[in-house]
Amino acid sequence: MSSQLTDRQREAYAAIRDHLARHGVAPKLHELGRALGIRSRGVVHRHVQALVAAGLVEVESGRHRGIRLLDAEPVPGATELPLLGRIVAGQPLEAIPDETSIDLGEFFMGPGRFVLRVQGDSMIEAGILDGDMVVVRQAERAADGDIVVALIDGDEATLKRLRHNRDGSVTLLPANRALAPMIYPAARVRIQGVVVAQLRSYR
Amino acid sequence: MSSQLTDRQREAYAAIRDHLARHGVAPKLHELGRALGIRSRGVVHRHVQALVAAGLVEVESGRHRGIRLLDAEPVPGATELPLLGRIVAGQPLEAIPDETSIDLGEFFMGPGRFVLRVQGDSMIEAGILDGDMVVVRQAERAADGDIVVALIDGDEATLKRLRHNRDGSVTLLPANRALAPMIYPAARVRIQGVVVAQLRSYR
DNA sequence: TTGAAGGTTCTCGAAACGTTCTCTATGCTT
DNA sequence: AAGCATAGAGAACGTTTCGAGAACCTTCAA
Repeated sequence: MSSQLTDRQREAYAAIRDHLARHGVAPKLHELGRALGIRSRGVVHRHVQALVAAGLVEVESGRHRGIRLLDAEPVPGATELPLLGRIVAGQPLEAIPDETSIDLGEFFMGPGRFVLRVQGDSMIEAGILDGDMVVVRQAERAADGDIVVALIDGDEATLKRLRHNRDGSVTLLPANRALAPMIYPAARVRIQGVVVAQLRSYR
Repeated sequence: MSSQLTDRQREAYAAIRDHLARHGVAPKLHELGRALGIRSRGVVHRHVQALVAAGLVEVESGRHRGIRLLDAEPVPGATELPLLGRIVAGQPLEAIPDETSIDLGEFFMGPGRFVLRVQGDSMIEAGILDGDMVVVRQAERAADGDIVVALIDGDEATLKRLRHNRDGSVTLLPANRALAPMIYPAARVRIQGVVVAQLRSYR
């Protein structure tokens, strides 16, 4: 029953959720059109009707701001979520002009990547907390400032920020004032991968 | 009926799966061409037709993004990354058996969810930094301790930790020692959603 | 109640897309 | 060399998708 949406229809759906989250009420067709760069209410109406047909949305016909969201289960394989904008303390939501959705696949997926659950507080000041997950791209080399998974003497793996020193040694910097940086000759440190993303669930 | 695929056709098939995994929708011929380094849509079309003949793929003729996979599993594992439960001392990471995997879809997707980009440091002590993204589930109520998107007086959206007070008012707590908690009568605060996840990209 | 604003239903046209075709190039086999 | 298979470029054509705008009807608020 869920027919496939076109690109524009998906953008319209995201814009509706955008408006609802931002203002607490459904948008008028004209407002929706402005968010999408459409001048004609008729065109917007057509897109909304497509969402109704897809079962994503309900419309109280004729009513002003009559669009209501229906709980739709996510399509398996879909990795896009609507991106609403910036949220700033004490200020209204700021729209991001370009993007209307974020693609989680683009964000996280890639060859040679894996996920690691972080134990401990050694990177807490970098916003990586105990229990968080990090996405690691396998690599043997990394640039200064990268957060890496490093193997020390072949038997101790840690998550630290990397810095190369002039004398060939490397420094592994924890992001925690309670812990001291560690300096090793390059031969003792083997880089396993570079952290490319971090994620946390509050459930 | 399964004729042998050429290298290029195999690449096209892989690119279709890749696009599906990354974006959740099939590619347009032009997008597929760009992924393969082909400028001509006609050539891409010919490759797709070869996949149809091989029984790997189905095309809804004429429709935009009309390519569909004819696989048992719809994009199996496309949103999954291997999860290495912990950093194991004494073993190189690639030697660790792939026990589990994390599915980004299950992790993040769900009805009524959207993403906000966070600006500012008001939640920094909760591990939510400037530039991070948060996944928000739309809701009108939230429990004490939840991080919520709250609309104050109908036009200021902020990200704060929520606490209900005995007198019916609510406190919005920043996670930053430099900022003071804010107390509002319940009528002035409207909860837009609850933060269910957080994510960050290191590029 | 009444005017303005919002929703609905059209037609028209343009742009984007899929499809089909020809022409060309390259490499392999015979 | 000739024949064949594979592949890319690009043009031409029909369809889908999308936008503009007009006309009409309904809802809402002063």
